[in-house]
This record gives sequence, C-alpha cells and structure tokens, in this order.
Amino acid sequence: MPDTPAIHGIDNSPRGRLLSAAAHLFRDKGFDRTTVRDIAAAVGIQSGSIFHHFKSKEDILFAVMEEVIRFNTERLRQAVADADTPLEQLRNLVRAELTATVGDTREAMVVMVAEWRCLSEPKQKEALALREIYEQIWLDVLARLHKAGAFHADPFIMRRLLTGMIGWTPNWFSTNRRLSVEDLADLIVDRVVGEA
Amino acid sequence: MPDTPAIHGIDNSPRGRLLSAAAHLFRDKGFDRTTVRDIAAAVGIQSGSIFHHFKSKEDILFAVMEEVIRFNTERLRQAVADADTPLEQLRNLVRAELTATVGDTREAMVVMVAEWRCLSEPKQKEALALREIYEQIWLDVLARLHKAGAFHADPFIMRRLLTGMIGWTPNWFSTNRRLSVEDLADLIVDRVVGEA
DNA sequence: AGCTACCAAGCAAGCGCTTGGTTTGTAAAG
DNA sequence: CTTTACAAACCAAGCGCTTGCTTGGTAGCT
Repeated sequence: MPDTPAIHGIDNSPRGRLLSAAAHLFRDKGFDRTTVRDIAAAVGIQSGSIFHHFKSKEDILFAVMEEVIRFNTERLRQAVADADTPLEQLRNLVRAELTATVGDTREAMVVMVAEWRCLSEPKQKEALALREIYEQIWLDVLARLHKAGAFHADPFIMRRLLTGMIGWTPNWFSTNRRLSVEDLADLIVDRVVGEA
Repeated sequence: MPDTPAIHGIDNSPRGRLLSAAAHLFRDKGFDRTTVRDIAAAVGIQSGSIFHHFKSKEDILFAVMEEVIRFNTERLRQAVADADTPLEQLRNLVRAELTATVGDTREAMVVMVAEWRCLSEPKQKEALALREIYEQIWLDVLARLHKAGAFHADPFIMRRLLTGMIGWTPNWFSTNRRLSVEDLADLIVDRVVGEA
C-alpha cells in the first residue's frame, strides 16, 4: 500500500486517494500506459475494486480533470479579486496559473492538457465547458488591459501565447532553484506589457 | 488503400509512406491508441507486413521523430544563414519553427513533443542528442542578441518561453485565416525584444 | 438490516509480433 | 529472347499476452 502525495483540492476519501494516485500515474506514464491494476496497486486494493468507485477508467481521468479545473477556476477568481489594477490582476493570474502548473496541482494540470484526447467526445465537451469558464477570467482581464493600451496585440492571441509559455513550464521549471515562481511571473508579464 | 498526405522531408518509398501515415495517425489518436493494424490499413497492406520495414512499432515512432528533427535542423541552419543581423536571424528562426509546427511537418512535430515518453529510454537518449543540436542553434542566436542588449532575461529561459509559445500554436493557429505565419512570427519576436 | 468498501477469479477482446509461404520486379546467364 | 536466380514486398493465419471490466460473494461499520 504505497501512497502517493495528495493533490491540492482533492480530499482523502477512498475516491480521493484513487484520484491522486491516478493523476500521478497518468502524468508519469500517460493514461493509456497506466493500467487499472497500476492504480489499484498504488492505493493498495484489487483492480476490480476500482469499479466500485468509478464506472470506467475514463471516468477516473474525467474526474481528475474536473476536480483540478474547478479548484483552479476558484483560484483564478481569487487572484483577480485580490488585485486593484488590471496590471496587478494579470500578474496575479500568471502567478496563480504558474502555481497550479508547477506547484500544488502540477500532476493533474499536466494530465489535463496531455491526455485530453483520451476522453470520449461527450466528456470532452463537458470538460470544455468548464475550461471556457476558466478562460473567460483570463480574457476579461486581458481585454481590460488591452483597452487601457497596455499592449497592442489581440487579447485572444495574447492569451494563447501565455497559455503556451505557462503550459510548457512543467518541462523545465524546477522549484528549489534560484528562479522563483514570482520572478518567473514577472518575466512573463513583461512579455505582455513590454519592457524586454 | 486510402493514402495520407506526405510529410515534407519524407520520401514516398513504401517505408516513407508508412512513416507519413503513422505520423498522421499518431497525431490524431496518439501512439498507444494507434494499432499497427491502423497503420497497415492506411497504406493498404496487412498488419504483419509492417514488420518487414520496421522491427517494432516503437521503431516507427522513433523514425518519425528522427526524420522530422533532421529535416528541421537543416531548416534552422538555413534560417540563420539567410539573415545578416542577429535580430533578423531570430525572426527567421521563429518563422522556420512556426512553419515546421503548423505547416509542412505539422503532424510529425506534434508527435515529437506529445509522444516523447512512448520511446524507451535508450531511444529517448538518441532522440535527445538530435534535439540538442537543434536547440543549440536557437541558443547561439539568443546569446548573441542578449550580448547585444536586445533583451535582459536569461537566454535559456527566453528559449523556454519561445518553445512554449510556438509549441502551443498547433492547438489554435489555423492557416487560411487573417493572421499569417509571418505576422505571428513578428508578434512573437516582439515578445522577446520588447515593443508591447 | 443495510450500506460502503472491498476481494478472488476470470472472461472476452484486442494487442504487438511471428511464421511460413507467395508474388513481383530486376537482371545476369544461357 | 528466354531462362534462371534472387531479393524485396507482401499475405494469411494465428499465438501468447495484457487489458478493461464483470461477477458473486464477504467484512465491517452504523
């Protein structure tokens, strides 16, 4: 019964422990290369017992995504609420998404972008609806900045570039190094509002 | 015998046609969800016949990656050679990688980043050696720009941010739209050297 | 009594890959 | 111009294994 570190926003009920373990494995080996036997072993039960908590392997993946997106949407909301100016709101958003991506929900965030196509189409649509709420928070802040003249480019495209920059960080950024999340956030904000 | 559009840099020998079809399928469904029977059907042969050309399914994936990285490394070399100033070299690099990523080698490029972990560790190391040559071209140009004072941030980190921005484009950029590859390249270059 | 959480066993389907043999294209030998 | 030789390209069949998931039953808590 080896246990995996929990993911922020997921409780430690039997179901929650399964989700954390699954997120960890999905991130390490990918959804397809992770067997239900792997997940079961990670929490110390038999493989068949998993289907008492989830009706399919795909449902586990979906649950991981749903939990992480709900949790981080709330985090974005707080980030915006905690700032006064649009520029500070952007800085807080970048920090929040960075924290989600390389910090406390790292595994689940990576899984969400990497294993998206492993969901059936109906589930993809469900997840997409949640993502759109998340994205709208970004777009609102960027539109406000754009209107204020902080940058010239299309806010939609700017968000795409930001998604790319932040989404790639798990592949290179390391906590316990000289570059902090805050410094990196400032660096990324500068890519949006000028100052090379 | 449905045939898939060829990928730039891959000939149309039996082996080459197999590679193009595989890249297409890997990109659509992922490596694990693509069966050798799928690949065989795409070029109109029996599944067992594949192993006359490749000794394993993994070898097909590796061959796709090797071909695309070799082809695009040469493209980067040309991009640098075709420009006079470091700034124009950077612009050409961004254009080249964008063309590779959303243009003529799109499928194979997406596969390379998405299915990396499907390679065994020895094959990963082999591929990594090729990638490092590719990356060095970028780092040289960025270091030159940095020395010239075109931007303040660490060139290594700047490359990571660029990798993210460009690597994410397949998820949203569409040819035959108002935004051209050249315009997007300029926009990305501005993220490096200032001018918001 | 009834619920949640689990086990032990195994089934049907799909997978990568092997095997032994047949076709097809090419080119030197008669 | 035909014959022989040979390799590359492919087929038909199927083996052995792993996979997601099912089934029927049990333990323990309330």
